[in-house]
Amino acid sequence: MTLPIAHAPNVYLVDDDEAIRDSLSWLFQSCGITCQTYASAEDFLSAWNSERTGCVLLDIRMEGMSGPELFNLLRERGSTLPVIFLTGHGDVPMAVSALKKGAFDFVEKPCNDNELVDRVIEALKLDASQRAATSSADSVNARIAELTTRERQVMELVLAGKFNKVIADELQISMRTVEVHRANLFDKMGVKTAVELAQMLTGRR
Amino acid sequence: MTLPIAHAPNVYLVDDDEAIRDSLSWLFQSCGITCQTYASAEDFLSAWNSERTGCVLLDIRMEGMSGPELFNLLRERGSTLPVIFLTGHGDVPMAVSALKKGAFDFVEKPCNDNELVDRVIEALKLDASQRAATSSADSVNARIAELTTRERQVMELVLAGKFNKVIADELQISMRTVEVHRANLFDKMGVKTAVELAQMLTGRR
DNA sequence: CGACGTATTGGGGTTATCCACAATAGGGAA
DNA sequence: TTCCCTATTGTGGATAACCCCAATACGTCG
Repeated sequence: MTLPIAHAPNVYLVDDDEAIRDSLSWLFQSCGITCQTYASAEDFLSAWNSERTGCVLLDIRMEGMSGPELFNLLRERGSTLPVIFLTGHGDVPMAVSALKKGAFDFVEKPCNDNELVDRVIEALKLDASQRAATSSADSVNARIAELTTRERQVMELVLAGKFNKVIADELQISMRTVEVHRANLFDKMGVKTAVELAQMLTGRR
Repeated sequence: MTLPIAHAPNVYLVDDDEAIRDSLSWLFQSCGITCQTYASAEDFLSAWNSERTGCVLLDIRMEGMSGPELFNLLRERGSTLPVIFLTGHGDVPMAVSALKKGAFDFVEKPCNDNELVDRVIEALKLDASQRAATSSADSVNARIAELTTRERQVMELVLAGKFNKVIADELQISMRTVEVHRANLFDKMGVKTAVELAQMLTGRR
């Protein structure tokens, strides 16, 4: 078992069958994909934290916590890590339920090595793009968090397309004060115009 | 078979088994859901047009065109109609493939009536919300289409947060002309401020 | 040819925005 | 208590945006 590489894309293989762990682990390593293996859902959970990037290959039926249970737990904890289910004895409702809950794929063992690697690569790509999206969203949220209450209030009204005069009126403060808050929040948000602010915030919120 | 109701949400049931058509048709009608039945994919296709709202219940294995083939064809033709696959002899790869291609659900026959109705209701809701989203996007696109070339050019630069002076410079026209185009395009787009325009267009384009 | 739409520009005035300089006041941390 | 952050307001000027009135030029469609 390879040592985890921090912040590097990895495949986390969770399966209680040692033969599977060994053979798939070898498969991924031989493709240049770092792979960590876990013999149980509990083992994976104790090693997991939200910083881990990559994707999960998850057996359905295991001693202790099952694959779907682990999957649900990860989603409850806010993880968006792509999960590919692996199963030797899956049925249609199980597959449908997994995919509808957001699993990335559902593969029956034994499976074609090349296809599995392809699916893993797709999953790694998805994780990378999701993380890029979240991190840009996070930086925006961090900036919003730095605003004072007044600045946030002014921002809302600016985004509503209102004039400083109207904003001053609604907040019961002078126009000059609105101008100051406006300038400060533009500064903190890293924009120079209201249009940039709108583009930065439209969609979220 | 009930006559199609134009622009009303309907269930389109495509199955070559008359007994299924009759029983499910009765089920939906009794729940107040309009249902049209088709004995083949070809029958459905000849009746289908992109105006039809609702969802499709689609058998997998049929004489002639199969369910998945019809599904692919609909997607190719730009339909986003939610499709629920119905099958008596489905396997896991088939279910996985269907869902990953965007099927709404994949249900094995015989199925629980209440669950099926629930799934259909969810699908109808999805269709309605998708249509609402598309129609608002369409109206925006229609407005953009009404703009003259110059107006579109000016709009781009306004959305880039540039001053009229800079826009005039880049387009090699006078500031006054930019102001005119700007006012006209705001008018055509139905907005009063650049912020509203940005919110209307951010995300698309 | 004349009407219409589009693109262009100018004058001149009002309103809004942006900013620099300057100041008062209350709450919390050192 | 002093320092810092936040909120507040004022004066005054530079810049940008918004609008009314008015006009020229080009191409298309009856």
